Amino acid sequence: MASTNLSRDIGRIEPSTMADVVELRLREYLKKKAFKPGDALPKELELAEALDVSRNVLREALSRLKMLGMIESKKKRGMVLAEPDVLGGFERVMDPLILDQKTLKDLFELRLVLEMGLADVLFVRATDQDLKELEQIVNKEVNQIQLPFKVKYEIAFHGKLYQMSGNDTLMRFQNMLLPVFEYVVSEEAKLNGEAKVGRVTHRDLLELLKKGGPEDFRQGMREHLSPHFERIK
Amino acid sequence: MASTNLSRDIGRIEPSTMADVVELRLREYLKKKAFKPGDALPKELELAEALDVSRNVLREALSRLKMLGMIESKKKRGMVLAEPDVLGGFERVMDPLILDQKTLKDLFELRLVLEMGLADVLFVRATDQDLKELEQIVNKEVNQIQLPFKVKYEIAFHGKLYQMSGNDTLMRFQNMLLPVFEYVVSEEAKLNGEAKVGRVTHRDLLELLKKGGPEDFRQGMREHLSPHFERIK
DNA sequence: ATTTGTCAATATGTTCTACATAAGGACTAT
DNA sequence: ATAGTCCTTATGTAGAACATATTGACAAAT
Repeated sequence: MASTNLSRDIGRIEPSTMADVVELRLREYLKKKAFKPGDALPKELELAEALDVSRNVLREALSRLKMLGMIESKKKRGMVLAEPDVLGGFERVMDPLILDQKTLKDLFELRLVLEMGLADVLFVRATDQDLKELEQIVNKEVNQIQLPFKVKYEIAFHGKLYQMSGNDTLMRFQNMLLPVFEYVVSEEAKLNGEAKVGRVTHRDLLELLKKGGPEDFRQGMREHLSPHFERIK
Repeated sequence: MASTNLSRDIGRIEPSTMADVVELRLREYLKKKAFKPGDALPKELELAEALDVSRNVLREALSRLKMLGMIESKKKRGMVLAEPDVLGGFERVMDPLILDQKTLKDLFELRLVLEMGLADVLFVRATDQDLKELEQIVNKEVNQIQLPFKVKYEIAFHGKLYQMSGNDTLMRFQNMLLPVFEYVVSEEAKLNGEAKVGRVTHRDLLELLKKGGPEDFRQGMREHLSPHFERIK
């Protein structure tokens, strides 16, 4: 019947609590005043009074900003603006079981995109030591037939690549994406059978990294990931 | 003097508030009980009692989860687990002025990685309509000499690429990265003078997208971004 | 003179009570 | 069946009170 789509047509009213408003206003305030990390904030009571809300509501909003690492507070010293952790909010929410299918699919793809884009940074940053360590991973990997071990070295190899990028944010990011990636792969496996393995192995990628150029590596990676790319079509 | 490093050597004690603990425990609780979106949570008073904290502290923790979109609450109905917005936490924190230099640099690189990795997804998803729209952007772009307009079309072109990926999460993500990207570029420009333009233009990229393959497009994009890649060395 | 102890002041952390408000349920009247 | 009324209830908000850690000033001890 038509009523099913009514709420979509007319648009729901979602009441925003005072904590929501205060959180927003605080962030605007911090931006407008161009606060920098280390700067002191007004006292709770002053803020509460200025916003005309109870200290309780204010603290709920402050608690949110504290979670994101935007502000820190100490007993008598008051509150100061801090350098937030960009990925902190991400981390807390990255649970395959509570994210919707579309988002999971998007994140799966996102990781593929990252892998494919990694080449140029790698060739800029990789040290001889890095390559040695990567080789050790590849050497240990051979002869592993049981699935759990294969997965373990799969993670180790690709994780090492991200570490070699020298980009901590990127490395953490991909680490957070891992559970999603594994989840999607395992779910797909239930439907379409075991994932095939790409023709290009980890050892091949290592060789490309040592002797080839970014172009070759990208092409190798594309081939290595081809079973996954098959899925997104 | 030695005392400067003392706090690093011995490690600071950072007191965690009850709200921190409760937030963590709530998230563990939700995972352990395998709550799915839509499931109802216990009442505030029950949770507070079970955790042996005041309703106030509990609400501070709940307020955090509400901010992330993990839970929703209505007046009498109680609270239910919701599907969080993966990028919500990210969005709130993405301010070039409060992030530290290393993180800004990491995020700058991250966007380069995304651009380079985009090719294969694009070739899977791009429709004729998309290509037409991209062409319109390129056509409008010519003859723009003033900087603000050039920047505008730069954003429009690359933004359209992300939109063509059909990956909403990816598109939103790159949109959030934009301020950081612009900030880093403008800061660098102050030091090292105006950024040079890559030899491959947007029109070239469009042609590659229409008539070439992923390989060609990646190579073109690499060339297009080469001024930026120069910076990260 | 530098360190250590004491004490008052203060801003955040925590609790408790009370009330406001919206939503659900049951029941009735039209 | 629909709409109106009333009660119940879980969240939303407010305010007061106390706990606790930290600061700063000053005195005491080495």
